[in-house]
Amino acid sequence: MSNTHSFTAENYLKAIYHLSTGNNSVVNTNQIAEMTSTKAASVTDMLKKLAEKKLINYIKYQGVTLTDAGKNAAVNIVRKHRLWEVFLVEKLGFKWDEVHDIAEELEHINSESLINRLDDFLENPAADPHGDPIPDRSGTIHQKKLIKISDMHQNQSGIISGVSEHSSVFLKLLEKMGLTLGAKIRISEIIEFDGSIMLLVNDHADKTISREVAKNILVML
Amino acid sequence: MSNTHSFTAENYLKAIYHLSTGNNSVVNTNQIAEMTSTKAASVTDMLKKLAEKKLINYIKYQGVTLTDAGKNAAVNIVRKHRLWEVFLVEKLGFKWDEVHDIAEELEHINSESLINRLDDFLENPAADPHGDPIPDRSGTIHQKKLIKISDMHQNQSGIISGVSEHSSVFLKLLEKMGLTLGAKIRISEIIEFDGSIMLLVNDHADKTISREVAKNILVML
DNA sequence: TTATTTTTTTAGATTAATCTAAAAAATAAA
DNA sequence: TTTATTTTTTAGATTAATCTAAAAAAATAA
Repeated sequence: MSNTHSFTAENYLKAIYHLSTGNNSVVNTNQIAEMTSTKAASVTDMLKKLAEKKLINYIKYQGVTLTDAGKNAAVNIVRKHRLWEVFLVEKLGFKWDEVHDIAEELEHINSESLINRLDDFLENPAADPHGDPIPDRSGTIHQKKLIKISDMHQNQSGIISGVSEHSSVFLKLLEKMGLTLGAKIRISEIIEFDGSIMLLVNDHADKTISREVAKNILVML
Repeated sequence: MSNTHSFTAENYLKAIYHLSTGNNSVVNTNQIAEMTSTKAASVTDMLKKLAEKKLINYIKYQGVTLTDAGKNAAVNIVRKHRLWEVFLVEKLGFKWDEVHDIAEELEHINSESLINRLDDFLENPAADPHGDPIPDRSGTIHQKKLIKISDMHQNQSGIISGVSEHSSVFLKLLEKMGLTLGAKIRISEIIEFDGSIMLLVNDHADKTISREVAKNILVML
């Protein structure tokens, strides 16, 4: 269980993990370079090292997948990241758009007892401030079924429970419109012209959001 | 104010800071090598870089002192270390002998708002779990006057308020003997033979400690 | 004050992570 | 199925932090 991976290797594993969602289980060099803000040549070098450590399955020119060990390591980093985000928002009073970069640093602190105690201190939260599920200490992720607002139909209602875009500009916009986690919404109209959506937020007056915004808000029905 | 110093440079600054206590304001290469667990040659290399960045005053063969900028950086790391230690003990329930290594990692997280919010969350503690003073956000250290038990005389009493040895074995020993921060002690006898000391702890039965132990416990009269 | 010892620095390598530019492989287009 | 394009890898450098061994300076002892 000893986490002897470097800060840097951890970032690559995390990138591979986030890129291998659902259908796309195999990840390419360029995607990783993009996500880690490095160049393809640097990625190739690191892939060799990660393969050496049996954290990824790597075949030249064919892309990579995580091994069980690699997936464990990645999930553990995600767990740490999300728990720290909860801490920053719930205990220190940061806004949900301010915590990503700090959690990005905190996620590399290596202490299993620290993170498990933090988990308990926060009362074992199920999700981070953006609604993303927090893996439990065994690495299991309990993901609730959420749908995009853009996939809802007229008169359907639900509770905002997540976002799929984490940029500060986007989160601040949602904040301003009252579209925060826990808000109850109901689709009042879908505009035919451009697909923008009118909705009631917490039974208050209609607000209109673009299709682009609607695609990035996740709702529990 | 931007903390763009590497993890490693920060550790050297911290080492120099801790070595330049009171009388010994000039610090030597070998002392730094010892404290950072590196070799003298590595220290020399780093000293050149720190001098380049105006964080230390360095003259070949003569040792180093911190510049104001270097001292600020060092004090800031100490502030972060001690605040995190308070967090670990007060909020997460760690013992005072368990927090050093974790704080050693946490102290390198760079976010001024994080540390100031943490400070407030902890209600601006004056000292860490070992009694060491926590620099305030301006960098000022309010150090209480403390004396070693080994410097006390018979019948004198005081409150244990700090330790000058932070090893786990030592702290566990104190824990076991009830010699923890806040305990009230009274010197009942100083044994002539070997200088060991008998004392009352919180008005309970006499305990005896060696001179060596007594030298490392600090008391407020 | 000269000789010896200790401390510090320099010289030259090593390792990890990165880069650019060029070569090789895979994919897409004609 | 050739040709062109894109993706990926290799080759060769660079930077930061470290090391060992040897040289230089400073401190200590004879």
